[in-house]
Amino acid sequence: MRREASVLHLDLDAFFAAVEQRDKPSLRGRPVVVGGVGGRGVVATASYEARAYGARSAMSTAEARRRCPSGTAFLGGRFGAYRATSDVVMELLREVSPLVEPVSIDEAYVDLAAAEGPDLSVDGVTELARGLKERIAAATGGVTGSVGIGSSKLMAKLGSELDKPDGLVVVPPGTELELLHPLPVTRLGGVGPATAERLHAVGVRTVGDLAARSLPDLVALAGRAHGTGLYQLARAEDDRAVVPDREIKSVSAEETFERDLTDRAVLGREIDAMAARVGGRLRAGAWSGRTVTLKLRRYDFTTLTRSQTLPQPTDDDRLIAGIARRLLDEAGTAGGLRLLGVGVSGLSLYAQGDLFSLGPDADEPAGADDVPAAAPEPEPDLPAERRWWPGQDVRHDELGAGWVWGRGIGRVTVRFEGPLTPPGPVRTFAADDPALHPADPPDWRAATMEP
DNA sequence: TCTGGGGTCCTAGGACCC
DNA sequence: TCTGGGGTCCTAGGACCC
Repeated sequence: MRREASVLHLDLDAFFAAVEQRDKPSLRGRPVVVGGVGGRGVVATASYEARAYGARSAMSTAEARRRCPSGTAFLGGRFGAYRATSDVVMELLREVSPLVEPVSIDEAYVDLAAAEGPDLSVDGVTELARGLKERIAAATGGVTGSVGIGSSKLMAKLGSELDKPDGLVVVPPGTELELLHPLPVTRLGGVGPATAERLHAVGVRTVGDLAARSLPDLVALAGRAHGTGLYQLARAEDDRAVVPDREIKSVSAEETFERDLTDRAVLGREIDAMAARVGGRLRAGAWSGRTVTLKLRRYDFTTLTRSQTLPQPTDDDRLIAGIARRLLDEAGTAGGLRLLGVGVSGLSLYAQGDLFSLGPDADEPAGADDVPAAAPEPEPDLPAERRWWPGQDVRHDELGAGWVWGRGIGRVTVRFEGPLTPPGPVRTFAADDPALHPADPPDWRAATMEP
């Protein structure tokens, strides 16, 4: 814990849904749910309008559909659009201080003490946060964020949760325990369902209750590392640093199937596709890894992993896939599999094949080793209506830019509007209409910013 | 038609080594 | 012919986070 309120936490409000409402004017002020739209999908983000009906993150989409009124938009995610907006926000944070730690696409810590000549008084950081929030909303086309500032990551994060959405809470140094002790223990990071259950069983419900327990008690209850962590957090003792550029430790891809799968040939092709995604991301970051892990979830939701460690790191799609296929053969597919995943860990920089390369300028003749390990994924041969998914950006040769509102058998319904237009008209097309194409996300920035 | 996808960290047991 | 002990690597599983 520091003596000044110099850690800032930013949490963008209902982020995915907010980006959708920005880009789709007809959805502003209405319930929007973003997440998996298939039979086994779950909610990633619900807009505040949808939360009023009980939709929540991590709820099955089927449950959210039962709770929300007709007219609620259920959209698959447009991660490119979210990433572009997130990048703009993270850049604004770096203008405040060079020490920015992104926690996820919609969350970050900022170490204000690393800024040049910061006024770290309560009034000073309040002013700073006000300006930051204004710049974020202006640069993102109206996406808002909640900010907390305090003497540690713990207090900053609790602060950002206190006044959502569009909140701003500074926890004055010296008042930490007043805020902390009445809160339920579940508000502490690291206290999930399992730990909460064990704490409740011994009568610990609030952080104050937790602070009354001895260190050996908590270690017995939650293990060495976790118990020690809880003991300290309950006292507002938190000296975790704000760390930019965390090293990545593993890369993985997984997929839950619409129906449980048993067929080895089909599962083998799924493994190949996931291994290609993992290998591609490894090569994009110039990483390679020694441990290949296969994850599988059976029909009854039991989940297990099988792994093998290689003598040398690899980024080769076919090698990764070959190991994963063998691990699957050993694990078996009895009863059907609901999910498969392929991952690589034990990462190091530079693939084996790069050891003798002198870098991008090296004058090296193309050899067999330079041939990509696997062909790019072929265009999936989907029925026409399956090419479209709700929320997707599209363009029509005559009618211009729009997005997919819904799809039916052989039909797709598109609303023609964009972030800078009024709510637009709806048209329905044949799913294989040649005038209709998938498109990039629209630009939300004002036209005056264009050259 | 309950229960995604991408991660991190911790624990524990067995192998192996000195 | 009681039993060592510590460190590291590998594997598997679990809890948790967004």
